[in-house]
Amino acid sequence: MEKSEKTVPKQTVKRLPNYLTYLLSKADEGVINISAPMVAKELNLNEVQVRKDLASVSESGGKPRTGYLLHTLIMDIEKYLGYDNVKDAIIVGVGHLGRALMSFKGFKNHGLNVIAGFDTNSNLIGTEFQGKKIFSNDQMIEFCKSLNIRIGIITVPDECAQEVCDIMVRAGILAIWNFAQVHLKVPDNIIVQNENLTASLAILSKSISKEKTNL
Amino acid sequence: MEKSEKTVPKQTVKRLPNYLTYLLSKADEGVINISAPMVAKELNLNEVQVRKDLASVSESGGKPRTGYLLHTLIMDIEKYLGYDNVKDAIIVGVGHLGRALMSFKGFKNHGLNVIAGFDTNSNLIGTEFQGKKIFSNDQMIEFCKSLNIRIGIITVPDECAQEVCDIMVRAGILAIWNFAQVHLKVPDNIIVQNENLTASLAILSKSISKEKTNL
DNA sequence: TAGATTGTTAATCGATTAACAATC
DNA sequence: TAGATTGTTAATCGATTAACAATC
Repeated sequence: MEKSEKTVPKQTVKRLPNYLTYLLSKADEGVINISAPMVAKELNLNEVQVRKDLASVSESGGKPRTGYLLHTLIMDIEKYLGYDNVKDAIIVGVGHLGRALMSFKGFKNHGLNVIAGFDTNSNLIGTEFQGKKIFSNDQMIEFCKSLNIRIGIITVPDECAQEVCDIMVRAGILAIWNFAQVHLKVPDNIIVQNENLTASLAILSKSISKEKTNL
Repeated sequence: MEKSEKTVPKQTVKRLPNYLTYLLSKADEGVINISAPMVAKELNLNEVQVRKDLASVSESGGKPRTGYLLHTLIMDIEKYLGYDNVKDAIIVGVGHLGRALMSFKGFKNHGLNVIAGFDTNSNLIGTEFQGKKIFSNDQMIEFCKSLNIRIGIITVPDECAQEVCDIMVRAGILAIWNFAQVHLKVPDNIIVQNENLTASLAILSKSISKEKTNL
């Protein structure tokens, strides 16, 4: 086990993209230096938390009084998150959600390049969307193996998710971003990141009923 | 302050929809009783965690040896999350993502009823999608006030998100589900739930580079 | 210098996991 | 009865926040 990198808490990793988005917008404005308290104030976060988060990924660190060099900090975060080295991905399920993700330009800045879509609908197979070809699910294994694709995004209906997942595993996919509301069963070496819309909805729903209670 | 309800941890609230989805699938299979260890095993969670989570929302509790009555447990979770009382919502931004959410049938089971879409694109205004009318953003305030809408979903491009948010606040919206990668500024009484696609992506990206490191 | 900001150590808080008695 | 499961109390773990010395 290497001690090459201090362990950064998962919660910190989750906040880093927020910082990045904010810092990029500041860079657009021509800002040169940025301090943790400034970021904290703008994003409504605790000052110490931001200070620690930034310190954990910044290689050169900040300077008392002036803070961080914005440009360097941005590069450090991008490097830490692996956004500097864009990875190819496929999307399986070219419905509304799949298309939404295929059209999302922002992914490139986050190290993700969606290169193709897959679907079972024969009306879609062979067509293009957003300049990306749409293939049949049957072609997935060959496609992924030949291009060495490691990331798969699942945007199919819940009923088909496990089946698609199994094909992805056979195709050599190592990381799956799952938008279906299904607990996928995968071998130990496969990473599944569940995108949990219903969890957010639960929090929202709960906080509204709480509001009502406090009348 | 009422002591009517024990406080349930936020993390528990987030897991409840997962339990619910799983339990509903079990109900379909005709299962009558379900135990915490069974759920834990199936969803790859810690047994004690599930036991505590279920205990925190179940009104009648479970029985040693047999576990919970599936049907009752489902109703307890739905009641706790407020899913028994469906709330109307609007979606602003009828692009791919907005349409994906407008077509998502699952929301009704989670207490959410999307009744209309709003957009600035004059080609869309006046049309229908999934049986839901699409209005101009200018009509939002009148619409929401007259129908007493309390929930707004933002699926517009990042640049427009704050502007849309401001309109929603003026329209009397109390809870905002925000899919834009922007930190929205809102009055204290407004609840914002950010749907953070880039946070998930960061975790995914990080875990892949970690894999690579361990070669 | 004075003061804002950094980095780091210590204290607090919340959530997870372990341990165990009670029970059907 | 024996044993699986419950509910609950205690121990552990991880993340947030507070405190503070170092520094530009």
